[in-house]
Amino acid sequence: MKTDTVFKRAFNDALDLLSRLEKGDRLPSENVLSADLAVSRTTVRKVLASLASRGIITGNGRQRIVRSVRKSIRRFAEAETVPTAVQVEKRFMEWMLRDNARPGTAINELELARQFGVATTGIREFLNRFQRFGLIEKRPNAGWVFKGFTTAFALELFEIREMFEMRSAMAFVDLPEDSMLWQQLVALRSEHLSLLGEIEARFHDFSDIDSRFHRLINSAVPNRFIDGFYEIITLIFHYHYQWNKQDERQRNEVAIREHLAYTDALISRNGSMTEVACRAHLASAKETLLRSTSPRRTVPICRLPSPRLGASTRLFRTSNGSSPRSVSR
Amino acid sequence: MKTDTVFKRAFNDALDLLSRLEKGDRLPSENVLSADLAVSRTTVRKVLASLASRGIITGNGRQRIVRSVRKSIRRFAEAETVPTAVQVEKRFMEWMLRDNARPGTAINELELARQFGVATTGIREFLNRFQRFGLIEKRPNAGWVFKGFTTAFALELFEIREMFEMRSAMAFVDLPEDSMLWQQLVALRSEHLSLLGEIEARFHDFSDIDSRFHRLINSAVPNRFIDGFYEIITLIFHYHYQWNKQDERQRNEVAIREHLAYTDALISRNGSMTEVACRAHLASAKETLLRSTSPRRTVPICRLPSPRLGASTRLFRTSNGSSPRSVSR
DNA sequence: AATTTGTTTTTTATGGATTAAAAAGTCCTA
DNA sequence: TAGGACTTTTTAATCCATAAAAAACAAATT
Repeated sequence: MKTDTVFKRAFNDALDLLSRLEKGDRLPSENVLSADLAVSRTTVRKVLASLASRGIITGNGRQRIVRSVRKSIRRFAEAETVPTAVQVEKRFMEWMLRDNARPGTAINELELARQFGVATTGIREFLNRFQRFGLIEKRPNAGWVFKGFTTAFALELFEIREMFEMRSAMAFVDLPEDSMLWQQLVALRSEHLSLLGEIEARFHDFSDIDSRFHRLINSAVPNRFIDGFYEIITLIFHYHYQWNKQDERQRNEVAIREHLAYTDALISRNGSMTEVACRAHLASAKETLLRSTSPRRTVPICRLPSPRLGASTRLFRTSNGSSPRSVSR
Repeated sequence: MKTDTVFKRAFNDALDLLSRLEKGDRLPSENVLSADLAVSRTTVRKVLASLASRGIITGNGRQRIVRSVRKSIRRFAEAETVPTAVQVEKRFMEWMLRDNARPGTAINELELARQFGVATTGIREFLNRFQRFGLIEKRPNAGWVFKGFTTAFALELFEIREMFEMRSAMAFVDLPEDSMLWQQLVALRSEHLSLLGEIEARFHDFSDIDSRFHRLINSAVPNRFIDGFYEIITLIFHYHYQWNKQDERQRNEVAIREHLAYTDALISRNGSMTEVACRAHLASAKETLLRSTSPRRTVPICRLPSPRLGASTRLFRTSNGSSPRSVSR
């Protein structure tokens, strides 16, 4: 059955919203609430009904008013507001990065489903989406294999990243003077500075600013495939930062300074300086990632020879792209 | 319930295999058959049982022999040997490319399922995998939208393609003399020549040789992300070639000649010549694709404001990457 | 001992049902 | 009479069941 995480999150958000009103205030209309909570009116009504039944609001129709504000209201637990799909992502990334799963490990849908407490459908859906990240591989009729968070993975990732980032940085430098992006870059620059000022306390805020910074650069000339690739980067780094605590403060501080140098080069419209700063930053990011990848070689799993593919089955191609065994026809 | 397309294809293949034996010959062992047919022994046994029940083979255990070879045996229809997932791909590509679906069209899972005669699960699985091709977009809790096979799509596709192909071509030129790839290139070159010789009759064989050619170039320095991108190219071109019959023979002939020039430049180890030939080929491929894209603007669908995303929900990000509305917390 | 066949256990593919959320349609009141 | 509230319809998220396929295990044969 569909979970009601949307409702629960909306309910919690509604409590936050109410806490800014006074007792006796009229509630905003359902449409306004729908926009504010970013859910459909149907869900708003469910939230309102729920609030009413708990005595937090009274009246109905246009006459809904806040009855109690300060009453200690039980919110839904954070965990209940997370959709299954997001939970699966999180648990899987944990399994992979934190538990350091071995390259070559077979991924069992049913087992993961039990382990994560969700139906197999949820696992399948995740794996299908996650496939493009290049870390797992499907063998038709025979499950999935974890290819490993390996050195090779990191190197391949950074080869592309460098191509994309360099292309975008060069385009950024050539942006017209009146482009909005320059302002955004300046704004982001000060965010970097303030983060640097409180680096001791806030160093784990870097992951987010990092992602926004690189996305900004890439938005100089939007390209859906580059955006897609950045989703991979962002995901990997998000979780990687989260579990690789070694030297975290220091690493992040270095990265912030690199961002600043890179930013300044961009702002000075200096192509070659930008190139240098960009490469320097990417090189150190690569270093960091490489330090936590596993060079271990995969334990090959004995399976069927690569099955033959129909002419139109590109989506199901096995990664090696080997042509099917000749079986006549 | 799982379909038995694997069995049916294996059965048909087994018939081909048997046709090469004489009446009275002993059958190969189950293990050998399993390898030849590229299915598990379980399926081999099912095929053998089926062959036996039709009187095509007799005996059992190690004593299985061919009983009749020439008897006109009913094969399973080609359609029955295609797994659901592949059918869905095909039907969807048809809908999109051949029927010229409008940008902005909402994609309804249930409707597609009915239309394609499959369960919704199959549609969902396809859409999730297909998402990375940049042609559809998911709106959580509110279905999918077709973004359109537009000019913008083709331009973005080719921007990346050019970067990747150029990188690979340059690496190819620098390949050591004793690399196997040189031989493969030469072999592929003669395939091109023979195709050119019979161009009138075989011009639709180009799609396949095209894909193999570019994959070969890219294999100079393998990179899983480039491979993944080439799956997109291959899929798009596969279906595009299939339905865009305009000038097909001529277009393909031109492309073959471009491939040959490109190949010769590579073989001569001449970097700058390679670059010219490569760019020329890509430019004309781009031209071709652009001619069949739709410049029409999308009909926007009114939906909820972009829903708020949890911190860890990169996989579910909406394409614009816009930050969630501020709703406090 | 290495293969081959026979048997049992796991696991995937796929249809189908159920329920929450969203969307659409209808009615009402300021 | 238009914006808001109430109701109905549609659609997506999720679980579950089952046949097919794969894998693992066991026994038998060369």
